[in-house]
Amino acid sequence: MRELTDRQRQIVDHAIEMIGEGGLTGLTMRRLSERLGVTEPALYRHFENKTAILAAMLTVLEAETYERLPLDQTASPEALVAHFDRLFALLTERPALATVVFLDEFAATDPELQAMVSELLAKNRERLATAFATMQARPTATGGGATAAVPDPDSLATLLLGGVRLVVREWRLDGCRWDLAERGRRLVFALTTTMNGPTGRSE
Amino acid sequence: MRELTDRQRQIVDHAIEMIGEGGLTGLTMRRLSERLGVTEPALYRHFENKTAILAAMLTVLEAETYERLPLDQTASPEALVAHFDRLFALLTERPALATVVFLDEFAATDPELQAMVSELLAKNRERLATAFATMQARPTATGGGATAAVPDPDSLATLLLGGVRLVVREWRLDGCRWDLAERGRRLVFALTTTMNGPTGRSE
Amino acid sequence: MRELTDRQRQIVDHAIEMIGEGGLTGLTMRRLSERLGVTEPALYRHFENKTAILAAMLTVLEAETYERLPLDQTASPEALVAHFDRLFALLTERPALATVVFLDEFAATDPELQAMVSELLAKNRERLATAFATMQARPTATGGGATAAVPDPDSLATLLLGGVRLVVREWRLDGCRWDLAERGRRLVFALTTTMNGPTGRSE
Amino acid sequence: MRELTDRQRQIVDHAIEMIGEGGLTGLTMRRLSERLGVTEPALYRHFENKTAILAAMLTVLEAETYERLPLDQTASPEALVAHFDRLFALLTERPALATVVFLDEFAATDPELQAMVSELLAKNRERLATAFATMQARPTATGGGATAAVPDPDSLATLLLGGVRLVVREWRLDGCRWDLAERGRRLVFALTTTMNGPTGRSE
DNA sequence: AATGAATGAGACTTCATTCAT
DNA sequence: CATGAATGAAGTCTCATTCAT
Repeated sequence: MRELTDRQRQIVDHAIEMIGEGGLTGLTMRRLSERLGVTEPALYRHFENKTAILAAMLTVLEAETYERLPLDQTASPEALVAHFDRLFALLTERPALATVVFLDEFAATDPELQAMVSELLAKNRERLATAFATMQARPTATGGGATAAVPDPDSLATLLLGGVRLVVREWRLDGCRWDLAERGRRLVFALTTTMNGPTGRSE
Repeated sequence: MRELTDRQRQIVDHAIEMIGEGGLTGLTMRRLSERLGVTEPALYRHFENKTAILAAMLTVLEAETYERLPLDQTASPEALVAHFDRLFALLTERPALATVVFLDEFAATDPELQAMVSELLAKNRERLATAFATMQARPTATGGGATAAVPDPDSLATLLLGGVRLVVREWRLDGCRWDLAERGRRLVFALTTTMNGPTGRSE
Repeated sequence: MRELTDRQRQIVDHAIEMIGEGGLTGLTMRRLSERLGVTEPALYRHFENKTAILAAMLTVLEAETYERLPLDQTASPEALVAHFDRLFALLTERPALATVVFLDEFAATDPELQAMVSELLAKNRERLATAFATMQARPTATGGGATAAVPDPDSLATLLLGGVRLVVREWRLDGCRWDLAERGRRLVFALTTTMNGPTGRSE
Repeated sequence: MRELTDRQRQIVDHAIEMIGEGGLTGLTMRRLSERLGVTEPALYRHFENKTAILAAMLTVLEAETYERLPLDQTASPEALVAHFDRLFALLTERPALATVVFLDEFAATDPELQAMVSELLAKNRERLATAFATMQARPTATGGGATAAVPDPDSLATLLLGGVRLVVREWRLDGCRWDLAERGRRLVFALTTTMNGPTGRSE
């Protein structure tokens, strides 16, 4: 099931939207079919399972969302900020996509998806960790020789990813009423700032 | 429903355990009653609702867990580390309590709980934020006068809390097979280190 | 689930009746509940599964039907005839019980029942085989010394049991319109007659 | 629908195989079409109904199986044994054909097939009965004049057919793990032996 | 304080079949 | 000759909840 048919794509899109609105619980085959204007059995022409739909959804979300948010070579604090700026803008524009931030909620429900989700989560964290490692390897402008207590990139990635997740979650809990982009930017800023040292920057 | 009766407390305890094992989906009135060795209607003698049980659970979790994890007076990096050390030890010993870290997942299911959960989440973050603010206010040894680009305490709290959540989540997804305490400590360390570390280095 | 409650017994009785009328396909939880004047979920208070109902049914059918049809010590041709006379009478009176003769049809549908059914079938055949063995061991009145080509009791049991099954089946296929007792008696007679030898008897 | 087209024949063949594997329940239009590498509607080009497929199947099975198993001229015990030897060999080689032995199980599901099945079953029994009658009519070597208690051929046929069915059924329930030919031969032997055996002995 | 029995709503899924193309 | 898309009916089962006792 590498390539989705048009109809499959349609189904997945609606599924994303519905989960965005009512959580995983809000996505039932009945409601999904109603939203598509067909009966339930029709869905089973296109996907074997509800699980298959969710799996396709994960794939799509990863491809669409995270591949539209490249995070590569540069690996500068500014690149990080820009990266998450794009993410926050995307979520603000299409809040249902916030689902992607909480992929892991699926795990509890469907063990078949657990592996997929774990892998996705790990992949994202590793991408970030790699970026941090690159940034640490490169000599900073203020570059002191003492590299003593350098924080491990993995932890930094976890902090940032976790922080972003939490902010997005609170934003959704509050009904998306406040400015995610602004709050998010402050968050990313906080981490990158501390990394380079507040005093190091302030001079 | 300020004070819980013994039976109510029993019910809530089992509910916590069950959610710890199978997520919110794993908690059904049927299974809960079976676990208690009674029939379902018996539960309705003690709680009006399933929602009421969850609400009581939130209260208990907050009181019990966070009162056992004080975070106040000192507000030093060491105090922070100690605080989270205690948390990780507690979770390792009784993994079901990890639920407390994901309280917010309830929100999607039951809108009645949404307010409670939002409040709890905010409260936790504020406690942390206050600690960070205190730490920043206190003149450091190296004490630079330039406080220009100091990261806001709220963001720091979000980063830390979010990072902790993410670590715990991965730990659970991996079946609690690795050493949460060690990994968690590195995480907390990463944040507190960066906060002070570069300052020391930049001279 | 050794002892059935009254309600369970009621359910099983109706289930037997329904299978008698429409075959295993004719037994659905919906129709069963309707016949009992309740809704479907009510059934699940009393049995965990549809399979559990069928399993209980097998137990009941074996207990009720075959223990009401003892086949023991005597083991004479006359006892055999009498035994099956009772069986045919029972089936004529309550045709739904004919189900018991075709227990094995369950096997294809539900693998969980396969063991039960195989065991039951084997048990019945062995009871018959034992009876035949006893009859062969006992010296016949005409008693020739030559025991050369004596047929094995197991095969005799299989022939009789199989023959009875087939007769009952045809009877049901024909809408129970002809006299099962008469036709059945001729069948049993045919086997017991041949066993002692047509000429041996005719003298 | 006297003559089947190639495609129809293909469909029927696969249907036989599928019923052989999973019983009548195992034969669905969906799975049948998948097996043939086409979609479901394609089947409806060739057969009006699922029932039509089953009907065609019955015809084919009768023609194919029973014309490969002639039972006529001689009508001696030896001919009987040979006949069933061929049957058991055929079933061992192609177990799916065992279906033919249980054609009657279809009746419950589809009333339209009931007549066909009844007829087939009766036909088989009559062929056997005729053989038995012929055998009885022919003067035996020992030829006693007393034909008084001679078992009726119809019952003998029912016993043999029923016994064979039962043996085959148990063989399938046991996963075709034991030697059907050997066990079957003993069965047929048991009936023919008793028929003539005691006669020889009684002198 | 608890039980036995039941319910309405709704979950996912399968089946034989049809229709336009 | 075949497909893609869909359907109505029905299947088993689960859930939170209620009511009389």
